[in-house]
Parts: sequence; structure tokens; C-alpha cells
Amino acid sequence: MEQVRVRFAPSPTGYLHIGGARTALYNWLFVRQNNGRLVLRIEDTDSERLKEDSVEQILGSLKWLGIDWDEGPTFQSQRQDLYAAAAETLIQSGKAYYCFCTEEELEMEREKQRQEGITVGYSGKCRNLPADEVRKRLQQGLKPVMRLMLPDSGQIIVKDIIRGTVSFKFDQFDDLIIMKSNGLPAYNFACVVDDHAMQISHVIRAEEHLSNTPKQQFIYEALGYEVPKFAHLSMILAPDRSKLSKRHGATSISEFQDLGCLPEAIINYLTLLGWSPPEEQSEIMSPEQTICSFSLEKVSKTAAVYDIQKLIWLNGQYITKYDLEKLTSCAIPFLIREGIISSLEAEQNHYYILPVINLVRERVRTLQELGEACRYFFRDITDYEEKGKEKYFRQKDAETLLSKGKECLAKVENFSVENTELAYRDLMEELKIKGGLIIHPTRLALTGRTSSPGLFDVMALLGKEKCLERLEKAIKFIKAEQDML
RNA sequence: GGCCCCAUGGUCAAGAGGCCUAAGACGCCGCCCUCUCACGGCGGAAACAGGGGUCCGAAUCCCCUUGGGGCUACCA
Repeated sequence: MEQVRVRFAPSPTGYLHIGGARTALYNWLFVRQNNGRLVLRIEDTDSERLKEDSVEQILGSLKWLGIDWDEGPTFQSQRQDLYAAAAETLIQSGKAYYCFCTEEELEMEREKQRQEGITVGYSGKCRNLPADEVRKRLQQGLKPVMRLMLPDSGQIIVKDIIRGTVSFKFDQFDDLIIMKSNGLPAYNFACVVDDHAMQISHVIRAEEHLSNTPKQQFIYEALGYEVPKFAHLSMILAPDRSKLSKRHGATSISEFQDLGCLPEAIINYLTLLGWSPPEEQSEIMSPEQTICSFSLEKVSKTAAVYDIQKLIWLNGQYITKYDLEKLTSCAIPFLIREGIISSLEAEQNHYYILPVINLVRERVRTLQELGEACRYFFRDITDYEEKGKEKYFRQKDAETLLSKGKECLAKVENFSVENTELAYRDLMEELKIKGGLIIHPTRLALTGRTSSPGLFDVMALLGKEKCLERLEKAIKFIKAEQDML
């Protein structure tokens, strides 16, 4: 069996967005499953649309996602000879010709056609220029484009792994530009020449290229190349079912990274956007599991609207189950960014950070949330949650309760989860009160918040000194508030 | 406009003519667990775009309409 070779071919016009990432991912899943090779190709033949840093951004996002490639990146801008040579053979064999029409002329032609209400397209007027006329104009220094002559009638059949057989009629196609007047290849041509040169066996790409495929297939045939297999993936749409763009919020991989998503969660989410695992298999899958069960044939034909809620949910699942050391190193940049710890503290307090993260991980869904959830473990409390103050600090016994709590904790020797809880339970019994009555104000005193991990877990991790200190602070705070009345 | 693709709950989707009074997941609602918040468990609301065929039988096949998307560039 011939080797499976696929490619991901982004054009460097911006960040890697969610659609491109999914295309890359499906190529990757397919190729890893088939022990093939993935090649990366940068389609940069339109210098006007290039964006600085774009290649670095795209490659960076792919790497971060864990999508690795075997060859490249190769740049189309550096392979001009290849395209020129291929185009030359088509000119020689009479399958392609020079066209001297300027863009202005063509635009006028189209405008006229529109006014007359007839089908807009290239007339083909340079098709039969006499050889010496062509030579003459070339010598004058005119810069023509090269066009491929397409049949005026008949049809062409494209076979697609996902969509089945699709047929197109030739009468709807203009003679296709294969080389632009600046000497660079046009997309459809460069794409074919490269896919052949790179021995691509399966072209897996976005649906927007389906309509280009008949033209490309004709180029393959004109050049005498073997046609690869095609699989066109449906598009990913914004929540309003329109094409994805910047105005739709987070759409680039780097934005999800900034939000605090884990790469595996994004991979998992993207996998599910257009494909679903066999029944009985969980939707939460490691990349390895996905590689095993993935199949191109089962990829959905329907355009998908991405739903950030599910991504965030999945991310929460991953945060809960991730290897703790790994999660911690992912989280630390967020803690630093949010000003919760300094990089120095991050190094020095490693063995404090670990259990803190372990404690809060189950109740957060992004690394950003995780940072926020940790704050009081590293920084003193500057304020109490308003609704907590109202509910717990302004009740009649609050101050007494906290004092009692403080006294009782002061006596605890080994400040463990069990011992602190035992001490508090004894206190509750002694005061004949229900747990919540003292637990809630204590939580507010210790964390500044009305919600947190289990109170005694928090106590044990915070340590005796901090607990007593914060209780004292809360007591003072309550007194101060009362004095103001 | 022409050509092409697509159409199952709010979202992702299972479904390959009878197993469908249509699975699962996210989200939403309720209950349980519980020191709060999460997690978890249980339950609920919620869909085959519309119309014609074909067939004993259609979410599934065909046609039309409608809707969405793509291509129609010297963009990729």
C-alpha cells in the first residue's frame, strides 16, 4: 500500500483560528492513524496579504496543541522554479496560453456583461493569438498571465471521501489563470503542483475548496499527474451561523490559550466538532484514543457552530484530572499574570502551590479561574464579599462566634484537616449550634468569600498562624463596623 | 445572478428503510449529596425545516420549495 501523505497548508494571513486548527487536527489524526507523514506548507504567494509573525504564530499554536508534523514548513514563495517549469510544459503542449488582458480590461468586460445580464466571465479572446503576435508582445515587455484552456462543454466528476461524488459542468468555468503577471503561481495551480511534488495522497481541507477541486483536478490531468483523494471538511460557523470572524469573540487558538484552556481540551473539543466517537465510548478522549477510533468517512457534512460553553466544560474536566505537576506548571504563568504570586515565589513555594491547586482545581474550568480561586492562599484578604458581610458578619453573634472559633483553633496542636474539624465540631456541640452557623462566618474571615473548598481543607493548608491572624482581623473588622453605627 | 455543498432539540451530534412514541454530550430547569461553591447522582423540558412522491413501511431514498454556507479574483 502506498504511503499516506497529507498536508496542512495555511496561508500566513493571521493567527491559527479554530477552523484551521480543526483542519490541521483532522489531517493529523488521519495521518497518525495510518502511519503516514504530515507536511506543512505555507501558501504565501500573495505578498499583499501576508502578515508579519503569522507563520510563527501558526506554528506556535500547532506545537502548543501537540499537532506535530514530519516535513516542512516549506514556503511556496521559495519554489517558483517548480511552478514556472510546470506552467511552461503546459504552454509547450498548447494546453495553456498567454493572456495579455489587463485587470482593467477584464473588469470592464465583466461590467458590460453584468449590464447585459449575461453570464459574467472571461471571453477567451487571447486563446488563439497567433504565435508571432505573442512573441511580439512579449518582446515589448508586456507581462501576461498564463491561462489554462478548459473545455467549453462536458463535465468533470470529483470524488470526495466525505461528500461522495460531485459533478461539475465545464461551461461554468473560465480559462483558469495559472500564473499571475508578476510571475507567481495562482493558488489552484501552486496547490496542484505542490501536492504532486510532495506526493500527497489525501487532500483534507476545508469545504470552501470543494468548488475549486474540479479545476484542480483538471490541472492534475493536464499535467499528467495522479489525482489524490479528497476530503472536504465542513466549515465552522460563528454562533449566528455566519462565517467566523474577529467580531465573534475568541476564535483563535491563542485566545483560548490566554483564557486558560488546556491544549488537550481544545483538541478534544475540536475533535467533537464534526466527528463523534463510536457509541459507548466516552466523549472525553485523549489524543491517543482519538487517533485509534477516528475515521474520515464518519466526519459530518454539516457546518458546525462552535460552542464555547462545551469547550469550557471539557476544559474543567481536564483540569480536574490533569497530572498535578503538569497542571501546576501550566497554571503558574496565570498566577503570575494575575499578580497572585511573583515568579520568585513560584519557585520557592512549589510545595505549597501544588496542594493549593489540587484543592481548587475541581471547582474551576479555566486556568484564569484557577488563578482567581487561589488568591487568598497567597495574598492577604483586602475585602470581604459584600453579600457575605451582610449574611454572616452582621448577624448578632458573629463576633462572639469568631472569637470562640479562634480560641478553639488556637488550642489545636497538629493543625490538620481532621484536627481542625474535630475542634470545630466539639465547639459546635458545646455551643449547641448547627455547623453552618459558625462555618460560614469563618469561611468569610479566612477567604474573604462565601464559597471555597471545604473549610477544614482550607484551614489546614493556610496553617494555624494565618487562620488565627485572619480571624482576628475579621473580629476587628466587625467591631469597627459596629462602632460606626 | 450562475454553479456547488448542507439541513435531527439552543449547540455538537447518533441514526445507512422497520430496532425511533429519535441515543448521548454541553447548556437550561428540578431534586439528592452537602459547611458554601464545585464535582457527582437522579429526573425533566427541548429536534427529524416545509411540501410532494417511492414503498406494506421514511429522520433515513427521489423531487420541489425554503433556509444557511461556499465558489464564481492576476485571494488562498
